[in-house]
Amino acid sequence: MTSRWLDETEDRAWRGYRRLFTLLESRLASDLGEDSDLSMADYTVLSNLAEAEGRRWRITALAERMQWSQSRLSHQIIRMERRQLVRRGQAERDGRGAVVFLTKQGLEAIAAATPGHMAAVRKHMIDLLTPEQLAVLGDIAETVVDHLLTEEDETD
Amino acid sequence: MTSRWLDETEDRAWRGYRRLFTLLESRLASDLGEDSDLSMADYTVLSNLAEAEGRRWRITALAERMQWSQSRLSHQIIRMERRQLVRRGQAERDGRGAVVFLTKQGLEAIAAATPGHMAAVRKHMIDLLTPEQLAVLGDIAETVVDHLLTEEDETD
DNA sequence: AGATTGTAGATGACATGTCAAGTACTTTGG
DNA sequence: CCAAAGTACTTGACATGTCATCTACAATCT
Repeated sequence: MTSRWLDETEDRAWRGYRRLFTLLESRLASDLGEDSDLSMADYTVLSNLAEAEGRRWRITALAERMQWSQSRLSHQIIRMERRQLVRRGQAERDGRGAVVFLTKQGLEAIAAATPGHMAAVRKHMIDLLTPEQLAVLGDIAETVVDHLLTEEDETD
Repeated sequence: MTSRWLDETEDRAWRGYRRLFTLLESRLASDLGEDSDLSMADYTVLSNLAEAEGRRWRITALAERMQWSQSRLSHQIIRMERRQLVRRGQAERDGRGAVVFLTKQGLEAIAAATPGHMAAVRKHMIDLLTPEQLAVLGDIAETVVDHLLTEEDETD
C-alpha cells in the first residue's frame, strides 16, 4: 500500500529503510553479543577509542563525534568503567574536563570482537550490494548527514 | 581513514549509513515529540493500527510485522493503554490471544501527528534525494531485508 | 478423556537512554 | 580581582528495551 504522503518510489525507499535498519540493528547486536559480551554501544565506544590518537578522547569531543548526548555517554562510560573496559582521568588543561581511555582489557575486547563484527557487517550488508549501490548509499548518507548537521546550527 | 576491513567505497557507505541513521532517528524523534507527545515507538504502533483492517491487530502478528519482540510490544502496549491510546481485548477464536485496537484518542493522536511527521521525513530525507537515489535505496533495502528474513529461518 | 507439548501473552529483574538538575571549574567584563 | 555567565561532566528519576520465566489456553497423541 502506498501512503497518501509519499509516492510509490518514495514510499518503497522509506519503508525499506526503516525495515532495513530495524532488522540490521538487531541482527548485528545479537551476532556481536554471541561472541563477545559487548553491546553495540560498547563496541562503538571502544572502536572510537581504539582509532584515536593515544587511545583516548575528551568526553565531550567523543560524544560529539558519536552524535550521542553527553549524558548518554557519561552513563555508558561509567558502566564500562565498572567492567574495566575503559578508565576515566582528568583532562590536562581543564579542571572540569575528563578523558576516557582504553584499558588493556578494553583493547583486547575490541581486538577480539572486530573481525567477527566486520564479517557480520559484510555478510549481512556490504557483500550483498554492488559497488554502484554502495557508492549511491555513500552519497545518500552524505547528503542527509550534511543537511542534518548544517541545520542543527541554525535557529530553524 | 579507511579501515583494514572495508575498502574505501564500502567504508564510506558503512560509516555513512551508521551516521545517517543515528542522526535521523534522533532528529525525527525530537521533531515528533515537539508537536505530539508521541515517541517514535508510539507513532509506529499507532500507524500500523491505523492502516489495519478494523484498526486492530493480533499482538503476535503486529510484533512480527513490526519486527519487534513480543515482549517489547507487550510492554509498549501496556504503557500506551495507560495513556488511552489503545485498548486490549480478547482474540475471538483463541482464548490465549489478545488484540490491540485503536481508541478514539489514539486515532486522533495519529491523525494529528502524521502530517507533521511525514513533512519531517520529507524535509530531512526524502526531498533531499533524487528519484534515482530513492530507487537504489529501495533496492538496497529489499536486498538486505530479504537476506535477513530468509536467513532467520535457517539453522545458519 | 488425560497427559504432553506447543503457543500467546504478561511479568519482573535488570540494562540502557532521556531529561532536568546539580556541582565544579573557566571565562568574561567591569 | 570579583561577580556573572558559560562549560564539562555527573547524577537521579524515570521511560524504554531485553531476557528469562510464568500462566493460561490449545493442539496433539494415545
